[in-house]
Amino acid sequence: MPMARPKKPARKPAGRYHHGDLPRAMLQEAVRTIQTRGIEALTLRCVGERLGVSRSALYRHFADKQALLSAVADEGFRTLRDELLRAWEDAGRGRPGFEAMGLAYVRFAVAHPSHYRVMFGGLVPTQEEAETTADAPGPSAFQVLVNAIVEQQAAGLVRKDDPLQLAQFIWALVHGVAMLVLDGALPAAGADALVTFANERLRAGIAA
Amino acid sequence: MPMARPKKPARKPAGRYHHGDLPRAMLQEAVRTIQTRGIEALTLRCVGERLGVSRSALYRHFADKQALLSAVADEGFRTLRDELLRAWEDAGRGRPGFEAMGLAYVRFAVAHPSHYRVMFGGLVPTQEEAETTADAPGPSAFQVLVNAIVEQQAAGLVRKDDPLQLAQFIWALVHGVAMLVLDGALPAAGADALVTFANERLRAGIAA
DNA sequence: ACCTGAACACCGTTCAAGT
DNA sequence: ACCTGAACACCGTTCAAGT
Repeated sequence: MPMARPKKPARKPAGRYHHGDLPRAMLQEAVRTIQTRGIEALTLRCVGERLGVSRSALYRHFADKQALLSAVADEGFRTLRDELLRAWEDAGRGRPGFEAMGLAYVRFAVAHPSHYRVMFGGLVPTQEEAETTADAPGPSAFQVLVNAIVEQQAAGLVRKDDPLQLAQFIWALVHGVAMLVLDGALPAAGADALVTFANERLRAGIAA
Repeated sequence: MPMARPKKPARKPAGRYHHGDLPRAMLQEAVRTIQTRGIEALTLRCVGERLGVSRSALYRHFADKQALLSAVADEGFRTLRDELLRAWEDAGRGRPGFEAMGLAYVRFAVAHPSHYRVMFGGLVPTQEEAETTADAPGPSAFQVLVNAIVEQQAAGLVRKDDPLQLAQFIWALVHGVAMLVLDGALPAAGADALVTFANERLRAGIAA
């Protein structure tokens, strides 16, 4: 029996223990589960099983289920910010850009209903530290809106109220539309029509 | 041993078994728990314990936890409708009445945050039967808003768009404001200020 | 008709112990 | 440093059995 091929490499058992990046894998699996089977279906046990890892192992990377949900919410806010920004710029900023932003917002919520609910469902405690978190994913997405407003004010397109209050007002509007659609309060097919209507009335309300 | 006083009444053991109205008691206890300790704290076991009844007994009156939550949501919609209607009438209808309605809506949400979340958090499947449910608590609250809009249109206060679409637009706005406050996106103290601002801009957007 | 007691399958979380 | 196995306390739900 010459040269028995060793079953395990001498130094490390196949690159760490099980995964190259377990935290990242956990986050992806959580998002996937939420998207395909809803929030109720997300259990740590199931995540561990799918990843071929003991469930206790997960606690090495996230303090608890809350922390994992927080990460899911953050990921959602980053994606949302990116899509808002792209819609705004692709439509050439200004008034058409702003309308595209509103539509993109609602479409994000409709495309990822459960993910959106994790972001706003009260499951994750928002605003832990009120300071120094201006670059956190949530505030960052909000900032895109504020910037668009300020720019339109400078261009004489929007009345010169406090940009922050204007942004809160508008965020509330699109958020409300998104939630009504998610709750089935109006047929999902009517969502775009409502956004169009809302864009008209909103413009009439905030024009300079 | 003459005339031994019977320990139990001959006919019925102290008025039914344990409660005069267990379903009602369950609903009240559920609302109370949600209001004081949050949604997470609501468990059927705990409800049964507080009511001095076995937990299996609860299933005689509500099919499952979902059904109890549905009842909680309905109760919330009825209360909300009543408060909207009262605000509208107490403020003398018309424009001041409408503004009072908006304020009352947001204040209801702020006063009962967890209850409000049960109504809109996606925990209870809305719009089961799309028909014949116009008198269900949810649609009924919505109808108060629609009526107020139609009345203002007739009085020449609001532009004559489709009242339903106008109502959806406005509901989305107040709902969004409420959610932002509940999520702590803006300080609860600033809620009234935002509502005032929103009322102004909204009026500018929908005036006839 | 209404309720109890015990059981089942499932959670999140912890902790000693392994490599 | 990272992971496992077994355990703990807690759920919702069911069901035979009691009155």
